[in-house]
Amino acid sequence: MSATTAATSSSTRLASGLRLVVARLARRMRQQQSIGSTDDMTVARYAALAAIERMQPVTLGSLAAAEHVQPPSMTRIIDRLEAMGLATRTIDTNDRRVVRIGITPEGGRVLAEVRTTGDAFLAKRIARLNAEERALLARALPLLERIVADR
Amino acid sequence: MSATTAATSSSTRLASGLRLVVARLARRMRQQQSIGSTDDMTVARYAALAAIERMQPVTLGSLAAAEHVQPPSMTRIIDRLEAMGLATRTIDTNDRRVVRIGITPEGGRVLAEVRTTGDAFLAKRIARLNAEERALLARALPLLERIVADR
DNA sequence: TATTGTTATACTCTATAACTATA
DNA sequence: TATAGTTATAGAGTATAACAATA
Repeated sequence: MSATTAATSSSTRLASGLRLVVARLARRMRQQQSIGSTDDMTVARYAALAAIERMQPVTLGSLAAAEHVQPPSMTRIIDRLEAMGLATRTIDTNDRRVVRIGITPEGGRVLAEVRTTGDAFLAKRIARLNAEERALLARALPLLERIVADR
Repeated sequence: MSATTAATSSSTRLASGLRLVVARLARRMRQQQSIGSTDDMTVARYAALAAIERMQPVTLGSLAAAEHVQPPSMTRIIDRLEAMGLATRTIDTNDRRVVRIGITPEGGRVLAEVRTTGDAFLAKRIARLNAEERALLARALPLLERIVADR
């Protein structure tokens, strides 16, 4: 078996297992509903808010592209984050079609709180692993990030 | 810092990273829509079909419990799998309230095909990792399964 | 005309509540 | 009465299509 064939075979097996576990994890996370202490903070909104903090001041379009959702979907997410007082819309002075999205101090506070408080479900389950297993998971996380990354 | 505190701190950091990457992975997987060559084979249906193969002949109720969805949701999933010719409903002869779910030969074939063909998105991305990284991912997968497991 | 974002609308997935059939 | 599953209905999330405002 060539190296390429072996890589393909182990990749498909891994993909199969990963798909199942990710689907279940995502479903469980969604069922936890509001993450952190803030009500209405869903996974999608948390992910968008984290992206805003990282990319601000960012246009709605590039935020949608970064999060792989369509612009109308991001409009909805921002509507809610804005209503919650966590994000801001500002019309670009150079090009008045463009909306710049920013994070409010409250948004930053909520983000930090969610990060430290963590998701009860995930953090509790992870805490049950031993130190070695957590270290392994910490090393695997960047790999997952590369798998989901663009390009 | 006590061992417990260290475990908690690393767990919350890990949970935070894991949540973001799982949310993105799940969204990308959902966008791929039909996995494998079969149309309408969504992630939820694939997960249910895999569970049926593992547990058959299984009642609708225990299947719902195993997949952490409510019975009405599982009813819908089975409706579709049955219409696709991949799963069967059989009324239990001992207790006519109970429905036993089974997998058809076609269902088994589709499952095997999805497993070997794999999800184009995931398998292709995983194939880009080197052998060492794939080995690491393979070791991390059971940890994720334990995190999402019951109890 | 082309581009950015929003509004209108629809679909999928899942939930809760009410119901039917059976025990 | 209690239980297994289904039907009715609703809500969240996201998509496509059509539109408005601006370049």
